Amino acid sequence: MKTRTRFAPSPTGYMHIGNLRTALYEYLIAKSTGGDFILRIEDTDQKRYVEGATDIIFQTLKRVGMLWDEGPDIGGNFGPYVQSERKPIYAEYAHKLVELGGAYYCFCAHKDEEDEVENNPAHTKLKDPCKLIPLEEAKKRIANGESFVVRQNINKKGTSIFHDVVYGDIEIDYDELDEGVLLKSDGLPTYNFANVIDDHLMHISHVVRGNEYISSTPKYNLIYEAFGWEPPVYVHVPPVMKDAQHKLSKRNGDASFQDLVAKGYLPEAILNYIALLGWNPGDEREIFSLKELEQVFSSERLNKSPAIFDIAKLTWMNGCYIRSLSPEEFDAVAQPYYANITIPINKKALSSALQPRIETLGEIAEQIDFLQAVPDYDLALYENKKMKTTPEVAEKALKIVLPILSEVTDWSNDNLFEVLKAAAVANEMKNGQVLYPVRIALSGKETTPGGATELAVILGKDETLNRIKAAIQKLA
RNA sequence: GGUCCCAUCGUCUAAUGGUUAGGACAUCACCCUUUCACGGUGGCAAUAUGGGUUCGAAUCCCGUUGGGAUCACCA
Repeated sequence: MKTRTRFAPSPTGYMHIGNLRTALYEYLIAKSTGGDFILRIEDTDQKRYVEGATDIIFQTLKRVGMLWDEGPDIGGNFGPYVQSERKPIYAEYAHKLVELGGAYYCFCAHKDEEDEVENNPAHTKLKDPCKLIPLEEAKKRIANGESFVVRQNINKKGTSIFHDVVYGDIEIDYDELDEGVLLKSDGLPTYNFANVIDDHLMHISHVVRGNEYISSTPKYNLIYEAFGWEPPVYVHVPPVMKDAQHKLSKRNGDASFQDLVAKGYLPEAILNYIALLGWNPGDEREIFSLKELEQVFSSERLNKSPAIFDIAKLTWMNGCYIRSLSPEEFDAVAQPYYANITIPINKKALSSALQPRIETLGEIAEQIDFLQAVPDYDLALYENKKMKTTPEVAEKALKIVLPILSEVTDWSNDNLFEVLKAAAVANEMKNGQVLYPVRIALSGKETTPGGATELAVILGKDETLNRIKAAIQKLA
C-alpha cells in the first residue's frame, strides 16, 4: 500500500516552527518511501480563523520546497481539502455513527452558555442523561428543530492498546476517555471527528502529530472500529521547546518561520536545523538538503523526548549555508540589504567580503553602516598596540600613502596590497602601521568586513582617496 | 488530582548488556592573519537519584525526584 501522509494545519496565523517540523516529518515519511504528501486545511473552528493564514501555509511550504501532491489549490481524488467545504460529509458520517452505536445525540449543551456547559456534571462520562433518550425520540426532537450535538458513545471496559512508531505500545484505560463532542451544534465537526473521517476518506496511511494527542488516540480508534475501518499507523512526535518548561509557540512571541527568514536565516538552513530537532541520521552528518533528507530519513530514528530550539546552533548552521552559496547566489540574497547605499561601490567585492563574515543576513546592516558615510570617530581609534600605531604614526602613514595611491591604476586587492606593503618597507614601517590607519581612515570603525585593501576595492579609488584626505585633515 | 509520556555534556544528540560514554553547537586556549571573521589544533563538560537483575547496566525491572501532556461545542 502506498504511503500517504497529510499536513493538516489550522489557518490561525503564522507558521510556527513546531508545525513546520511536523510537516517536514510527514513529508519525509511519504517521500522517503515514494508516497504522497497531502495538504488539508482544518478550519472547523470559525472563531479562530485568521484571514490570509492559508496563504502563509502555502507560501511557507513552497519556500522550503515541500510540495504537496494533493491539496486545496491543486485538488486531488479525495477532495475537497478544506474541512469547512466538507460539512455534509461529516454530518452524514456522524448520523451513521449514531446508528452504529458509536455516538448519540445530546441536547443538554447550549453553546451560548459555555460556562454552564463546562461545569455541567451531566456531561461526566456515562452520566449524560441524553444517552438514555431513545433514538427515535431523539430523531423527532431534531426534526422539530431542536439544537443538538453528536457525542461519542464509549461503553467499552478494560484497557486500550495501540502501537506508536515513536513511543511503542501505549495502554490507556477506556474509563479515562471522555465522551467528547464529535459534531458541534453549528453542524461542523470537532477535530476529534473530522480527522478520523478525513484521514480514512483520504486514505492516509501514517498519521503524524504532536504527542499531546496520544491520550485521545484510543477515542479515534474506537471510531475507526465502529465504522469497521483500519486505523492508520501512528507517529506521535514530541514538542519543540523554547526552554525546559515551555513549548515554542507563536502565542508567546517565539520566532515563527517568517520571523526567522526576516532576520536573515535561509529557509534551507531552517529546514535542515529543525529536521535534526528530534531526529538524527544515525551517523555524524548534520548538513542535509531536503532531497538528501528524503534519501536518509527513517521514522525509526525519531526521538521520544522534547527538544529545545537552540537559536545559536541554527545561527551556526545558517552560517554554513551562507558560506556554501556560490558568490553569485550570495550576492543575490544580499542585494536587498544594500538598498540604503546610494554612493557607487563595488558590490561584488562587498559581497565577497561579507560572505565569510556573517552567519545571518541580518548582520549585514551593522557590517556596512560605514559605507554610505564615515561615522564620527575618536582619534584614539588610531591607537593600536599590536599594530604599533598611534595617531601620529597614522598621520605619517596616510600622508605617505595618499600620493602613491593616486597613481595606482590597477585597483585590485592584490595590487593594492603589494603597493602598500612596498610603501611600508620603503619608509621602514611595519605593514600594520600603514594598513591599520588606512582601514580606520576608510571606515571609522574598529572592526570591518575586510582589511584596508578590501575596503579600498569596495569603495573605489575616488572615495578611497577622499576618505584618506579627510582623515589626514582630521588628524592634523 | 486521575491517567499517559519523558529523563546522556549548558543545548541538539550517538552508543539497541561489554566504548577511555562518541560527535555537533556554545564556551575557553592556541595557530593562521592587513582589523574582524573563515579555517585549523586542543581543553572544559553528561548517563537525575535509590534499589534490584547480570560476570558485566547509560542500556532491562521497580521505587523516588524532576519535567511535560491530557481531562473544551480548540486543534
